[in-house]
Amino acid sequence: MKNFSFELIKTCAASGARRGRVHTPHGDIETPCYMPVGTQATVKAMTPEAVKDVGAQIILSNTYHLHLRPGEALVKEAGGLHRFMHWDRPILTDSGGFQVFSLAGLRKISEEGVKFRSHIDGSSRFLSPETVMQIENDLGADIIMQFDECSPYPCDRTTAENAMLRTLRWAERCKRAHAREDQALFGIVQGAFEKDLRIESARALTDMDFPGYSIGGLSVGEPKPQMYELLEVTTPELPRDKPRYLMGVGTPDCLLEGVLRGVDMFDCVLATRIARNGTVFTTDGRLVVKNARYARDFAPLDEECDCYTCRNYSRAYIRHLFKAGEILGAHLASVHNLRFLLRLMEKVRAAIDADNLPQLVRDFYARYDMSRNF
RNA sequence: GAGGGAGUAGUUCAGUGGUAGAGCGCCAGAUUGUGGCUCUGGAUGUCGUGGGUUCAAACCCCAUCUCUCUCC
Repeated sequence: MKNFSFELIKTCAASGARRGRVHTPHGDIETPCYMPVGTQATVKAMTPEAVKDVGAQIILSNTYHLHLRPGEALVKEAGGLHRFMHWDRPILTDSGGFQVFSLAGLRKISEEGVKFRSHIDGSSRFLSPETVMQIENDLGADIIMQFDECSPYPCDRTTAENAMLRTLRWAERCKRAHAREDQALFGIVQGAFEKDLRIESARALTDMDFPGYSIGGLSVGEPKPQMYELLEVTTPELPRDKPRYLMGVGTPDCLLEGVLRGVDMFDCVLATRIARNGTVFTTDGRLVVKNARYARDFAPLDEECDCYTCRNYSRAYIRHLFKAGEILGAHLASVHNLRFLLRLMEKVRAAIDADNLPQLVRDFYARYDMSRNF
């Protein structure tokens, strides 16, 4: 592994939360961090400049989607994903394990890999640990995910155990097939909702010595307390000197709860997805800005926010843009939502530095309306 | 002035005697490793007005008002 390492800077004396720094070929990432998602080599409705402006240190993209369109060969020909999409900071690519689970039709999972139908044209496709590694190597992200098998919720124990064990075997195969020294390959913890399986998975992956560890298969419909309990038994099993990435989690409260339980990295489509549909995060909770009640509300989305949108536009104007179907509405709301989460993480890092993360969490819950949360 | 056409939801219109409909708009909900300018649901009405025929009228008859087209 070249140019990749994790530096554990300190742990919060009041909570045990971790403050760290990930070094990658395209720069450093202060953790805990939230990573905006750019599935198809673009953070939807955002230019890379705007993504930088809201404070993103790293973005996520997706093997499954880029493999189907435009194809990794084209991205490689363009000079790799960074050049192709004009983003010079770190990139993480997901492996496609989750997409095969959530998007593809008629999937058939075998030990060799997964046969599925493309959601774009219905064509028959096959992904294996080896093909996924080749694709991710061609895309050229700084951090890449192993190919894994994600279990559904709910999930019976046998199914959960088989998926977890298969994910371990696929982790070995990914490791063997991974050909680039300048890309950090993360293993993925599975085990569904069985604590002992999660622990077994974390220990086995740790023995394989990955540069970082992802926690997958959560936030797929289970109650939040259950997710938190599973995190509590998982993170203690992972090595302290490697980053932990909780995949797909990104409501404001879940980010805080994840950090409290030792998570360093998060990604989530929620912020940009709800933004495109007229909903934003605010200090006081969720706000559906397209609702009629904001037609004559000339205040910013969030009085506390320092983003470009809140500095220059009103709720009434943004509502108008949504009602009129204007693209700018999606952009302005996305700018705000991304800034909201990224700024929350800036506050989290500062709080850990000051050993008072629990106070930040209390202050958050004191204002944030959880009754209308996700 | 003469002749024709049209008046039904916010809007454009469908509905030829039997429980008033559609598209759009409007209102609301959903959204966690992104098939999402998407998806799901909801509310809409003196059927221009007044009379008549009929068991029953948006629909048939009479009158009237409004809009519109053509001609003088």
